[in-house]
Parts: sequence; C-alpha cells; structure tokens
Amino acid sequence: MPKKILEKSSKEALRRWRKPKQARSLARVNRILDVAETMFIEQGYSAATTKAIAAQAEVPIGTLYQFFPDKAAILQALAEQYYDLLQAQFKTFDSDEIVQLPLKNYVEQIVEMVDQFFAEHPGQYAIFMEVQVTLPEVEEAADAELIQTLAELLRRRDDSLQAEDYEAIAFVTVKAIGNLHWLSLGQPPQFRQRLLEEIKRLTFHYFQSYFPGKLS
Amino acid sequence: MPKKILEKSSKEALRRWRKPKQARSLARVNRILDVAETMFIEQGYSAATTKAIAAQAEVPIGTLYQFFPDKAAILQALAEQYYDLLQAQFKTFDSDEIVQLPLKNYVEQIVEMVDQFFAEHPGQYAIFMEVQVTLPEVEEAADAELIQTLAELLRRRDDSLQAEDYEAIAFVTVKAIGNLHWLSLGQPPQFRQRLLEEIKRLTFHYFQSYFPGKLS
Amino acid sequence: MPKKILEKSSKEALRRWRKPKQARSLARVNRILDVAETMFIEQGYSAATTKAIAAQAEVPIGTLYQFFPDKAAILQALAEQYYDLLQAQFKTFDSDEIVQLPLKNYVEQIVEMVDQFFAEHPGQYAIFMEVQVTLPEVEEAADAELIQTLAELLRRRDDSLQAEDYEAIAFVTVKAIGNLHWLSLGQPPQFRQRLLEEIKRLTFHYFQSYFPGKLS
Amino acid sequence: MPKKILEKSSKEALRRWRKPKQARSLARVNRILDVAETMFIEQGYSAATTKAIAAQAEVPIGTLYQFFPDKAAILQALAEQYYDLLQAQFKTFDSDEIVQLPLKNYVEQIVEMVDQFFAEHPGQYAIFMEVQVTLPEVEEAADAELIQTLAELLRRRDDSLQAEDYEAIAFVTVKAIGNLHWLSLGQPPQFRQRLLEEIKRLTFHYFQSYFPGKLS
DNA sequence: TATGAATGAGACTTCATTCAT
DNA sequence: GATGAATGAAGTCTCATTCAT
Repeated sequence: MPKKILEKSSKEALRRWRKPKQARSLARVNRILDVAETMFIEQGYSAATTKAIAAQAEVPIGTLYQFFPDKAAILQALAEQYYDLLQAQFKTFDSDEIVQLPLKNYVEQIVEMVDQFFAEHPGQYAIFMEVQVTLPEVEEAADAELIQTLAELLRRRDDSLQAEDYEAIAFVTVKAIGNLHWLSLGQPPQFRQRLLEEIKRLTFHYFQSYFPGKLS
Repeated sequence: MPKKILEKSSKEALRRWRKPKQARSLARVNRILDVAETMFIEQGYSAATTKAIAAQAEVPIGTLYQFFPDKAAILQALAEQYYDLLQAQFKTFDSDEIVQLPLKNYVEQIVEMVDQFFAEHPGQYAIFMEVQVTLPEVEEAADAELIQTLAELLRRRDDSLQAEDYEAIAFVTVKAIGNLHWLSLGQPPQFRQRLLEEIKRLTFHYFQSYFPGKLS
Repeated sequence: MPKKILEKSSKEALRRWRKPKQARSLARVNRILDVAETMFIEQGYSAATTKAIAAQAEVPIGTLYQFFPDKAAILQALAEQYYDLLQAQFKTFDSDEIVQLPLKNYVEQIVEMVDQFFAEHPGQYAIFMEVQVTLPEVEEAADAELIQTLAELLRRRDDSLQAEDYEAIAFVTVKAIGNLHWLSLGQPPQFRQRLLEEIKRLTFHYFQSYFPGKLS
Repeated sequence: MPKKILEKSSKEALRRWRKPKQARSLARVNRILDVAETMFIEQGYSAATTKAIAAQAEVPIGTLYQFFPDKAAILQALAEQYYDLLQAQFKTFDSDEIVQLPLKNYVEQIVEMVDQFFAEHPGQYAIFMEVQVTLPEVEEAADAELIQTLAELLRRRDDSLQAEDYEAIAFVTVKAIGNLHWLSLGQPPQFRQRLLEEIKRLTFHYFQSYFPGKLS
C-alpha cells in the first residue's frame, strides 16, 4: 500500500536530529532530551534556553548542536518519541481478540488506553501544544500516521464502508477525542473521571451511527 | 445566580488593557489590534515584535505601552474580542423558536453558526492556539463562559438532567467540537465539507444519547 | 546631467546607517566610529568584535545597533567618510588657476594631493582593502563618483577627446594610481619617496600621450 | 646572486603545507584545493568552513588538517600555486627573441600574457584580494619574486640604468598594472577590451620614458 | 499625556581545531 | 597514518520595556 509508505516517509523526512549509535553518545542525547522535557514543561518552551539545557544535561553546548541543529529540533525529537509510543499503543489493538469485542467495550478499551498513555506521560500536553504552534507540520505528519492506523483498525472490525469514511471517522476521533484527553489532564480528579465517561459516550455513539449492527 | 456573576467577573478581572474613550485613542488602539492580528497570524506571535506592530499601526511605541502593559496583553485583547463575538453568537440561540427545533435541526444550526464564525474570522486559529500556550488562564475563563452559555441553552431545551450533566455536555461540545472546527479550516474544501457533516453527526448522536425523547 | 545624479544616488542608496541629529547621539556615533577605525586597523576587521567596539566607546551594544544595522555598516560608514573627504579634495582642483597649469605641474599637484591625503589618514589602507573584500558594491559606487569627478576635471583642461576616453583615462588613473598610493604607505620612507616620483612619471606620460599639445 | 636566493628562500620559508608524495594523498590534496578555490570564490574566504571543504572534497576533516596546519594554509597554498604559474609565465619572456622586440611589441606581449593568465584563472582575483588582507606577508614575498624577475628582464633589454631603477620600475609595473588586470576582469567585455589598450598605453609610455632609444 | 531613544541581558549558533581511538 | 566526534569560547544581534523629556 503505497499510501502508508508515503505517510511514513513523510514523517521521517521531517526528522532533523541524529540518533547516535555509540552508547556514550546515546546516553548524552537521552540526557539532553530528559532535561529538555522537564524544562519545557516547567518553564515553557521559549523560557528554556539551549545553554541551560546543555548545562543541566552536563553536555557541552557544541555537543548538543551536533545532534540537534536547533532548539526546535529538540522539541521535535521529544514529540516524535511520544508519537511513536502512542502509535505503538494503537498497534496493540490490532488483534483478533480485541477486534471482536462488542463496540461498547471496544471503545472503552481504546479510550482507557489513551487515557492511561496521557496519565503516564504528564507534561506531554505542554509539548504537544507547543509543537502545534511551533512545528505544525510535524504534528500534521504524526497525526496522519495515527489516523491511518485507526482507520485500519476500524476497517478490520467492519469493512462495509468506503475508504474515505474510515479516514473521516479516524480523523474526527483522533483529533477531537485526543483534544479532550489532553484537556482532561488539567481538570480536577472528579471532573476528569466524568470527562472520561463523556469521551467514551461521545465516541461510542459516533461509532455506533456508522456500525449499527454491532450492539453495545 | 452568583456563579454566573463570578465567572463573568473572573474574566473581567483578567482584562489587562484599557479601552480608551477618546475617539483618536480608540482609533489607535483599534489600529494596533488590527495590525497585531495580521502579524500574529502571518509571522507568529513571538516573531511579531511590539516595535513592528507600533510602527505598522503608525503609533509610537510608548503609546502602545500606555494601553497594553505588555505584549501578551495585545494577544489577550484580541482573544477577548473574538470570544465576546462568539459568545454573542451563542446568545442568539436563546430564542423560543430555536429551542423548539427538532434536535437534528438544532444541532445543524449550532454547528453551522460556529462554522460560519470561524470562516469569517480566519487566522483566529493561530490566535486561539497561542493563547492556549501563552495565556491559558484567559482561555480557561473565556471557555468557561461559553460553556455556561451552552449549558443554559441545553437546559432550556430539556431540563430533566442534573446541573453537572449540562456542564459536562457543554464542556465536551465546546472543547472538542470547537477543536474540530478550527482544524477544518486548514483542510481542502471537499474534506472540509465532509468534516462539517461529521461534526454534526458526532454532536447529534452525543446529544441524542442524553435527550432521547426529541426525535431528529 | 542625469548620470551624475544617478551615480550620487546610487551611493546614497547604499547607506545603511543613521546619522543622528542630537548632539549627544552624534558624539556617541563618532566615538563608535573612532574606536572601530582603530580596532579595524590594529586587529583587523574580523578580529574586532562589535561588543569590544561598544565597550571601548562606552556605549551599550544595543545603542550601537540602533545606529548601525550590523557590523559591516560600521565599516561602510568609515569608508564613506573617507571617500567623501577624498572626493572633496578632488573638487578643489576645479579652479581655473589649476586647470591652466602645465601638465607636468598639474600631475604633480594631483599626485601630491592624493599622497598627502593618504599620509594624513594612515590605516585607511586597511579599511579600503577590507571594503573591497567585504562590501565591493560600496567601493564600486564610491570609485565611480571619483572617476566621474576626475573625468570632468580632465575635460576642463582639454575637451578634444570623446566622453568615453575621459572615462577610460579617469578609471585607469583612479584605480591604478590609487593602488600605488596605498602601496607606498607600507614602504620604507626612501622607497616611498621614489615611488611618489614614479607615480608622477607614470601619470604624466600617460596623460601626455592623450594631450600632446600641453608641454611639460 | 645571494639576493635572489634569499628572496626565494623567504618565500619557501613561509610555506606551511605539505605536498604529499603518494598518489592517493596527492589526489586528496588536489581535491581539497579545488574545492577550497571554488568555495573561496563563490562564498568568500570566511564563509567557507573547513568542515564544508573537507566534506565536499570527500576527505575526512582530520586528514585535511594533516596537510594544512590551519585554514589560512589552504588559502596560502592556492595563492602560491597561482604565483608560481604567473612567475613561470614571466620566465618565458627570458628569450633573446623577445628581448629584441621593439618596445611597443614587447609591452603588448607582456600585457597580453598577463591578461590571458587572468582570463584563464578567473576568480583568482578573490583569492589574491583575500591573501592581501589575511596573509600580507605571503603576497609580499610572492610579489617580490615577480618584481625581481621583471627587473631582470628589463635589464636584459637595456642595462644602462641603476639597479634601484629597475626595481622601482618593476614594482610599479607589477603592482599597478596587475591591479588593473584584476579590475578588468569584472568589467563588461567592451570596456574590458578598452582597458587592455589603456594598460598597454600606460605601460608603454612609462617604459619609453626610461628607454627612449628603443623606438616603438 | 505622549514620545521614542536607550538599554543590556542573554538568545541561539558557529567553527577551527584537537586527540582518543 | 587516518578518522570524525567532541569542544566551548565567542560571535552577532534582538527586543520587551523604561523613563527622561
């Protein structure tokens, strides 16, 4: 399927940082990313300086710039990491067992998986937000991949629709539901729980309108 | 209702810029806002300098700082303008005529109203995005107002639910559906149209799950 | 004569620095230029840093950048100053008295004037050299002006030649003879004196070949 | 003649790069020089980085530094190559046949030889200019050699003058006439041709003033 | 009240050169 | 000898904001 390959390469074509192979360098790059993540979250992207990141990571500034051509590339690397992780999570739904679940359970599982992902990576919100403003093309490419994957999953459940339908459904689900998940992170626990239920409800009824046969 | 007043004042308490009364000053402030809007959209918030905004608006930089305490206040003023406009649009749905429409039509009308609003104010996406990152508390306050208004509207259609239900529904609708609207702006016309249909579908089935009595 | 006007404006169009009107600012700009001149001569253009120039001139770096958009603009301002001075010197030859001198004396006077100019502004060599490498278009425009002026002077002595002849002669004189003058600056005094005589000889015989009537 | 030997060794004493003997290394050094030449001309000396030169020449940066102790040494090697070539051209004039030509033809031949040399090595202007600023001692040594050679040639035509006269004449000729040749390169073809005639005229009348016996 | 010149900390980034492998 | 990752001082320039006039 050329499309999928295309999407993938489009995302990879955007990559602007070098992942080193030697152990020592890899550790350094990881240290830079860890420090940058913390700083971006705590003080915001523009308040975090490359100098401070390098200092905190105990890496000479020149070394930082050997792996990342500019500050934005650090943000990008961070975003890519997360997107890859989320993408991997979605891929785990590609099993017969899950595909055969009743729609209601299916939706619940997906929503809870995403929720857990966000819960495990707090502060990612800040990073995604910043990426949206600073590197919209990176977000675009990553979302496109996620949308493709979800479209594929839905088709596996029920392939009675047109290709474009799957894409539209997946687009709406990834974008709107994703947005709600992010937002839920900033809410007080009780409302956050309620929001989770709403997300499930929203998604379930939306899916059900397309796949009426599968009862909840 | 103390709550409403509180919300309102919370938003007003955040206002950090002065709306002048003299005609000349008012014209200057408007010129600043117009120029700033264009620049924020075209070059991004941080690339637009206060000096450049003042110069283009043909206003001395010192004067700019007499109305806006800092750069963020300009962004804030812009965001408030838009939120007030959107809020006013929502208020127009507070008529018996509209409240009595079948749910399907009701949803269609709301969605189309919002769509038209975004279509008429392109580039606002960039501003809302930036506000979310730079002035989250402003966005929070403004959204809270919008959510209150929508919750009120829904209660007028059917007041069988709990107060907290209305709030949750309105929250989800404003946030997720708002997000989809923004995103639709950047899409090619055909997909944009399809997206509009999806928004209607998503919203309708979500509302219907709460208000089953009202048939489409 | 449109050409002259064109040349002039072409040079002015290149000006990239602001000459302030207030006394205090003017003094600051002059201090910057003085310091920069010394540093460019003593350590070379690229070794002289804007930070050091500002510090030595006791001016905040930001102030320096308010008058000069970048480092090259300082070099340019310095070069323009010198070119204007040299140009003014040439203009002093535009008198009946001088025009009527025998060719030999005429050449002597011009060569000595230029020599004196260079002697009074040592270190300018370094600046002209650097301009030639860094801002060739500035040197071009300035030389063009000088060439025009000299062509005019020669025509006043004897207008029997074609316009293009005057231009060619003036070009050769300004460029080659100018070059020799610069070079003479770096020579030991005795050889420098000899060189001066050679410049006169070279120029005289060259001019004489075009204006044979005027005896030496 | 000890003087000549001294000059020669002074130039060689300045040489700071190693010409390898092995074929592979020689090829690499040549590739470095070719690439550096192009880059120096196209982007200027300081904009061309050693890393970029090495990369383009497909030579590891460490290897580059094995042949050239620093960046300036590459510029120097390039300049030396050219100077050697030009020097060799001058040496071809050391034949009885040429020495016996009438002065006018003699000058014409020299000027045309130099012109051809510059025409065949465009972009050398940029390199000579840069050498003058960055490595004045190298230029000095090379020019001294050229001047010696020309002085020698002139003495062979007519040895009635003092040693110091030959030196002065050769100095003027090499420097001023050389400068005009460089400048002619950047001119439009027609004016360039005219300039060539002017160079001949300038040189011829200058020489003639010293050697009146030899008729044109 | 209106102005805009002045400020200066600090941002990002570069690059010649070294030296451990 | 060959390699190229690592270094870090130092460079140029920006810009929100102030405050004397």
